[in-house]
Amino acid sequence: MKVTVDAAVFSYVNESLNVLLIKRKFQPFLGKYALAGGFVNDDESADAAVLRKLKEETNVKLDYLEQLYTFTSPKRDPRERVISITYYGLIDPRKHDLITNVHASAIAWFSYADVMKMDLAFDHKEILKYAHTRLANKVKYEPIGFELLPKEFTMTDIYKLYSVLADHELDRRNFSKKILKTGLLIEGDKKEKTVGAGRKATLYSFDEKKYKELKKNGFNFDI
Amino acid sequence: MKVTVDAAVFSYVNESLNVLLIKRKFQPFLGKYALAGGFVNDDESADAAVLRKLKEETNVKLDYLEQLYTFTSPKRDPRERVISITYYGLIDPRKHDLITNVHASAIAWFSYADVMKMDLAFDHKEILKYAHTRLANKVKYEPIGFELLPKEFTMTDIYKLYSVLADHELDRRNFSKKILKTGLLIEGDKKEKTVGAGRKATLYSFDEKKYKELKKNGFNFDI
DNA sequence: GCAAAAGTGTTTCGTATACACCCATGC
DNA sequence: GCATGGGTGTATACGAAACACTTTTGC
Repeated sequence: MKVTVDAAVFSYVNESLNVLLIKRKFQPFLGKYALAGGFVNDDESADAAVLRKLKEETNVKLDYLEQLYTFTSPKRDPRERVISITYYGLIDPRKHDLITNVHASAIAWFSYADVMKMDLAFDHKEILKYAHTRLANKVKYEPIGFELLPKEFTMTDIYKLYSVLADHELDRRNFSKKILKTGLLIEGDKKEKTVGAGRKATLYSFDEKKYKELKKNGFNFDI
Repeated sequence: MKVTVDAAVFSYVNESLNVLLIKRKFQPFLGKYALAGGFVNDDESADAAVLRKLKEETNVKLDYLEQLYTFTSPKRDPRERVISITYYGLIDPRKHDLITNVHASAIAWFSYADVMKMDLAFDHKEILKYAHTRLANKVKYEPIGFELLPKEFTMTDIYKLYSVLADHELDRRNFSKKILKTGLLIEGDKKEKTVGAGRKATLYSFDEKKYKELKKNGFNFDI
């Protein structure tokens, strides 16, 4: 039986949640966009296969990777029986050199909202929706949202990210209180250079070390 | 690549959470206990494969089945590369004819606590722990605990089940208030025949129909 | 000075928790 | 009548949610 991995890779830029898609160069679904992925080699785990394929296809190195679900419907690939172990990944594109090679034309970031109006290859739209649901739920109880942001971010950055993921506007004051109360945000003393008008925002970073310590003692992140 | 399914099947009888295990008749791990499972056929989904194998091996029909995680470490099977799509299932053994056939000697229910002290074949103990964690979390926000109980059950039954799954004693009064407030328990007017002394308990059943209705409108079960 | 964004406090309400006594039944 | 298990109410504390004005900055 053939075994593939497919990954829904998310990034977040300019208040937009984006998804990495690859235009297919072969049948079936030639010309359609699909998630990144490919066959699992005999001597590698599925996790390793995802990372390898992403490196090969897009030069992307993920900041977070999590297995989602394994899709096994016998007819999901029209050619032959292929099961897919699916993943979702998070990346801050500012941290990495993205696709600058020959593949470039075939690779693109689309906003998640736009992709929902497109037709994707195979059952990849279903996978993507599943990934989005998992991500939106998980940011509430694991601090993975920070992987989508630069190391230093403003309260407005993280607030807007959470609003986008929740798909409705949260209360700015309550959100700020709640996330500061975790004690996991390190306040930078510098302020951001503003672009237009407006007061300069405090820069925060996520205290990974403290989080790991607290988690050992049963602490639960909860926003 | 070979693809198997493995299922951690739970039941709950006499205040004990039990797991269905099968004694292996072949190498490797001959004589050790393992989860139910087997290879996926070319024309069936993984879900269908789990149900088929359980029927073949144990004559068990599950009341609930959910995919857990896919284990893909290249060395998890000492013979050759085998990935396992794992599941957990719930069953009320009172509703079904259990194993009465020739396989019987090889099949047994063990209490989960006891199994944790045993050695299982392959990585099945890891899978079982993973399943138990998922189950214990999920009963809090999906009404799947009822699948482990007979159609009609007492408040004490469900209270004790939740205490066992949470691995610590809950408050009886608060639990009762909370679960009744969902409005999803139908009160039967009959009372249970008591075994020893003590007041007769009210019998409840879970209102599946009402739950499905409410869920459509965004209701969330939450205990 | 005004538009734009950041920062902050209080009140209200509902839910979670803690806790103890009475009721029905079998023996 | 006593041991066993079932059933129930109240007070407190905490967290969630609702809500608006002041500060800093660029232009």
